[in-house]
Formats: sequence, C-alpha cells, structure tokens
Amino acid sequence: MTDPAGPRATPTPPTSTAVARRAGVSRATVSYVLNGQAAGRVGERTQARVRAAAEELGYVPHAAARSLRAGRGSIVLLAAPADTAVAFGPLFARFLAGFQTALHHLGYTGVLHGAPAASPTAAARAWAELRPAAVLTLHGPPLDAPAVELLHRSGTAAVLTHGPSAPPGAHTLLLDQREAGLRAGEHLLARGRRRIGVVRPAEPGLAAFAESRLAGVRAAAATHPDAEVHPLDLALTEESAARLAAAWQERGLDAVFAYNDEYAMLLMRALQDAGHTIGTGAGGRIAVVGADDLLLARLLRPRLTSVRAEITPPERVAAWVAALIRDPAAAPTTHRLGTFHVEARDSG
Amino acid sequence: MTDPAGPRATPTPPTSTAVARRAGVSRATVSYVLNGQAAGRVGERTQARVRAAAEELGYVPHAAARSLRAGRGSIVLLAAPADTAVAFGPLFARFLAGFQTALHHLGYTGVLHGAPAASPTAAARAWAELRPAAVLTLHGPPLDAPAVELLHRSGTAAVLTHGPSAPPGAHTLLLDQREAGLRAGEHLLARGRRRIGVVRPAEPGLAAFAESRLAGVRAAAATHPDAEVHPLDLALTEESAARLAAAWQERGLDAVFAYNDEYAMLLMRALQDAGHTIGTGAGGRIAVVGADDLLLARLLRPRLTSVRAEITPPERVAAWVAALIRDPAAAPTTHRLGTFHVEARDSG
DNA sequence: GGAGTCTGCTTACACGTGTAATCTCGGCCG
DNA sequence: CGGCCGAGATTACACGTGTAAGCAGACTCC
Repeated sequence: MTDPAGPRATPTPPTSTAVARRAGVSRATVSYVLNGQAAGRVGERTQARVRAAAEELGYVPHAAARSLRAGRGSIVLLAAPADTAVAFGPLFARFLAGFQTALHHLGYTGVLHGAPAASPTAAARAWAELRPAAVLTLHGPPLDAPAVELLHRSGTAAVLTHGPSAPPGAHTLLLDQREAGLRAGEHLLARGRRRIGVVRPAEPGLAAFAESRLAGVRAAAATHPDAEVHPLDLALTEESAARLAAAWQERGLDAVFAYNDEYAMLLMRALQDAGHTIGTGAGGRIAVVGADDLLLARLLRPRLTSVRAEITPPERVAAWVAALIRDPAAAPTTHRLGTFHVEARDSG
Repeated sequence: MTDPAGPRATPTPPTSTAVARRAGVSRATVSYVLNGQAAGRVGERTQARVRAAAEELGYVPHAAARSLRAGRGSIVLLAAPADTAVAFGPLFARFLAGFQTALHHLGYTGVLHGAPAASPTAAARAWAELRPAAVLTLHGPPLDAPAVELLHRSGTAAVLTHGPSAPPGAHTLLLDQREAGLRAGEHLLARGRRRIGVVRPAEPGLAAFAESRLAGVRAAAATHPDAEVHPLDLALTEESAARLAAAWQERGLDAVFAYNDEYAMLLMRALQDAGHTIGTGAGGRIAVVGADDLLLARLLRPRLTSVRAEITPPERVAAWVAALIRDPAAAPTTHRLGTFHVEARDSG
C-alpha cells in the first residue's frame, strides 16, 4: 500500500554507504568512482555497477558532509548587505543568472543572501556560518573592516566588495560610480550646460552610490571655471518631485543628472507638469539625464538621455572569484566590474 | 611581525574545541552554553567564561557540521527555476528581504538560488546537495514532479511551489494569476468594453503566467454574451509594439489588458504614436490596463490603470514554511500568496 | 552512616564524506 | 620456489558539531 501523496516520508536520504551496499563494494570505491578518481584504481565493470546503483537510489551527495571533510566550502555567497532590495534591476537579475551558471561550471554554488539582521556584524556572522569559499557584494553599503575580518577568521578564502575602496584584506570589484557622474557631467557640459543639478535619492540604501555619482559630476565640472553643481534631494514619490519642480525657477538650473532613469522620469514629468520645457537645444529648456537605460525611459517624450553601464560578463567575474579562492594569500586586487557611457537621446 | 594586509592567512577557523580549551572546560559544555541548553547544567561562572572565550576567539559555529550532526539542514532555498531573471521586480525584492529576515528569526537561513544548469532535473540535484529544509518557488516555471520527488528523496522536509496546481507531494503557494486576468476583465467589462485584447509576452519565462492571466480574462468574458477576447503577441521592444499598433484598426479592439505595466506602457505609447486615443469615456478610445502598479506607470498620460497584487506579508509566509518543515508528513496544503485588485486611473 | 538526590561537568558516539595507507591476490621473473 | 609488482579493492581516520549517558562530589534524609 503506497502513499498516494508520493514518497514524502522517506525516512533517510540515500548515502554513499547505501550505494556501496547495493553495488557490493566498499564506500571508498563509491567515492572514487563518483568523483572521477577511479582511473587505474577501479575496474570498468565495477565502475558501471556503482554508477548504476547510485542512479537507481537517486543518490545525491551531501554538500555539508563533503565540505566538512574537505575543510573548504564550495559556496560563493553574493551578499546584499542592507535593505538594498530596491537595487534589483533587470540588469542585476541578468547578471546574477549568468554568474550562478558560471560558478556552477567551476564547481561552486552561487547563492544570494541578504542581511537578515540589523547590525552588519550580525549579518557577517550569519554568512560566516555557511563557511563560504568567497563572499562578494555588488551593491549597497560595502563590507566594513570588522565584517571582512570576521569572514577571514572563519576561513573565507576570498572577500570581494564593491565601492571605491575596500577594507584591508578585501579585494575590490570596481563599478566606479564616480565614472557614471563623470560621464553625465561631461556630456552636459559639452552640450553647453553650466548650472547642473544632481539628484540625491532619499532611499538610504542608495546613499553611497549617490555620493560617488555626485562627486563624479563635480569632477567634471571642475574643468569648467563657470560650471556649478547643486545637489537636489528627491524621494521616489510624485509629491516630492512636484515640490522640487515648484522650486526650480529660483535655483535657475539648466540641467539635471537624476541618479537613475526612475528618478529622472519622475522629475521630468514633474517639471513638465510645472510648465518647464525639457530637452536639448537653446532657450530656457532643461536638460535631463538619467542612468541605467531602462526601456521605459524611451517611452516618455522627449526620450530620456541615460548613462548606461556596460557590465563585465558574469563568466569573467566568476573566473576572477575562482582564481582568488585558489590563492587566499594573494595581495588585494581590483577588478573593473564595468564602465559607463552616455546614451544620448532627446531629453539632454 | 604581523601581516599588514590583515589576518587573511589564518590557518584554521576557531572551533568549539578551541573555545573549550581556552575556557578550561570540555567541548560539550561549550555546546550546551552556546546553544542555550545550559540552564541547570552549567554554573553561572562557567557560562560566563565560555562566552568570553568564544567572543575573544571570534568563534562562529560551522553550519555544515551542525546540520550534519542534526540530520536536518537549516537552509530554506528560494529557487528560481529557469531564466526568470526578468521577473525581479521591486515587489519581489522587497518580499525577499522581509522573507529572509523572518526566516532568520525562526532559525532558518533563507537563500536565493537560480537554476545553474540547463535541465530542470540537474537544477533540482544542485539544490538537493545543499539538503535544504525547504525549497520554494515563487515565479517562473513551477517545479515538476521529478524535481519534487528528487528533493523529497534527498530529505527536503517541505517543497512549496507556486502555480495553479502542484505536483504530488508538494504544497502550493497560490498567487492566482487567473485572478489578475479576472479582475482586469471584470473592470473593463464594467466600463462597457466588449472587444478585449490580451497581451501574451514573448519572453519564454512568462508564458505560464501569461496563459493563466489570459484564462482569467476569458472567464470574466464568459459572463457577457457579446464579449470577445483576443490574444495579442508582443515582445518587449518598440518595434514589436509599433507593429501591433499599426494593425490595431483591423482588429477593432476597444480595450487591452497588457500583461503588466511595462508591456502596457510600451503598447500605450505605440498606440498613441499611431494616432489612437487612450482612456476611459465614450468614443473610439482604447482602454489600457496594466499590472504591478509601477510608480512609473503613473507618469505617462493618461495615467495607467493597473492590476495590483496585495502580497501576503513575508513573515506570514515564513511561518507557513516553518510549520510545514516541522510536519513533513502533512498532506499537501495550499496557501494564498496574495490577491489582486484593480487600481483604476485614467487609461482604462 | 548509608542510600538517595541534585548540581556541574565530562566521556563517548554519531552524522556523511574524501583519501592516504594498507591489504589481497594473481602473475611474472630470476 | 621465493620475491616482487601492479591492479583492484578495503580499512581507518579526520572534519566540527549536538546530545544521551555517565560520573564525581556535596548535600539531605531517615
């Protein structure tokens, strides 16, 4: 009498011992065969028997036991330090999928894990419990020094974090946000704009990125004696945008770099509703530049000019990570995660 | 002479044995103290000594060893079956963050893992290696029967999948996509529309959702004898939208449910560019309804009417999962992951 | 004063795996 | 015939943890 709901109550998963028993060999033989170390040690016929037994039982090795024995884990932890949930663009999603596939081919298991706790140290502890081979962050607040040290002390072979500079002992994955600002600034200056607003988003998770981008615009402006840069605080609500638009006149800005396309679209709409004209060309028009090059940003009129990130292929990044794991004592390195350039359209 | 780059080459992470030695007690005592099982077994002073030693050494328990010993894992795997990267909306991101936090409070480690391999079975194998306490999917193609069986055989206590119906032995997390279509259909019919187009997105990862939503609109239309439903194929490009808009006249549709806000915005813009008028009211206007209620969808004119999902709080979902893990032999259950309702604006 | 009880700690085993070291056995050579 | 060798398998140990069972000693009770 079988359970109609399926084999849900299977008492214990099959182990390599079970496979060994079924194939009539010792457990060691099973291990050699299933891990490809059988050449010249185990006969062909025996190998076939072992493989068949494993197949029939539906044997799946126990990753925990394996990494316990091996002394080194095989999971690569993609950490999302704080409430950076907002930063899950399609760009990131696509990268993540490719990254996990690439890691899998290299023998690692890529996994995404957010920060479950309030304190960054507590989050690092949670990650350390998994004894990952590597931990990396791509966005949000970068890992701080205590977190990096805790991870190293718990055996993490490679710690990679983004951001302009990494804490001691950590490698750097550089997606230089300053560059995004720099490109936007250069573009606007080349178009003759001189009084440039730069949106600082209110979302706390974006603060670090925002500051870097602002610094980039400032760097661009430094080359023009008469250029001015003005930070503008904006939240992701229509009210906030309307407020900013209402006070636009008195600021006298002729251009704005709006952090990303979402903020740009919001602000552009608000400016239009307040009676301003957006776009390139002479006159009192306001130039608007976003970032991320969303499809939707091309639907507004005028079409939104946007700073686009050319991301390093995930396979490459995975290869870097694997190399760093293999050489845990390596001096901290820096890898460019991508570059920015302007996709010029009608809005600026 | 210390390494200037930090303690990167720490030979081995501290174990509970090290803590025991430092505190001058046995390893068992350490385990009892650090797991809160010390009440009435270990003296206050000894407990303090143990805790101090653990703190000083930066001891972090080894999750693999722990779950190996315990026989049950503590990780909850949020699986993303195929190339569903596209479905990473802000909605999902926010849910994920809350879900991981909630699981952490319940003693589990929530982790997101995509399908690293081509075949679904291979993906299931990769998940099974981690011996997760639970596996759940929220979007993309639902788990199939072989995958569920493989997971169960490898000891996964609870398997939850979304979609209208789950394979035998799996629980169901129901975010009924038919309901989304139903609500949209009802809304349009109530507004007097009768010839309703329904966008079928070209992205393969969305096919399952799309069919359900279409079925929902059909169900709504079935209550009106003179209502017609027409599937419309649309890819997420401006060209595709333009093509669809150019052929609009001959179809004679007076309304469209565009799968989600992104497709809706794209199509609405294309229809407007082709000279059509969008919005409620009488005349030859076309009603457009999206889904997901994106902020950006309110920036177009007319403002986009959208079907919004009211998602169950992640804490609740985490509690369900925990309960199902505790009772692996439970009969398959169904939990509503959320409901849909229409946010009426100007476009339809 | 011996038997029982309670406190505080330790000893001993198990979880599933990988691999170095060892064993067995038949064949071959000197 | 004894020694050697290689192929093919096994034995034995370690990884870090949780916990049942055991044990020493102080106290209590009749």
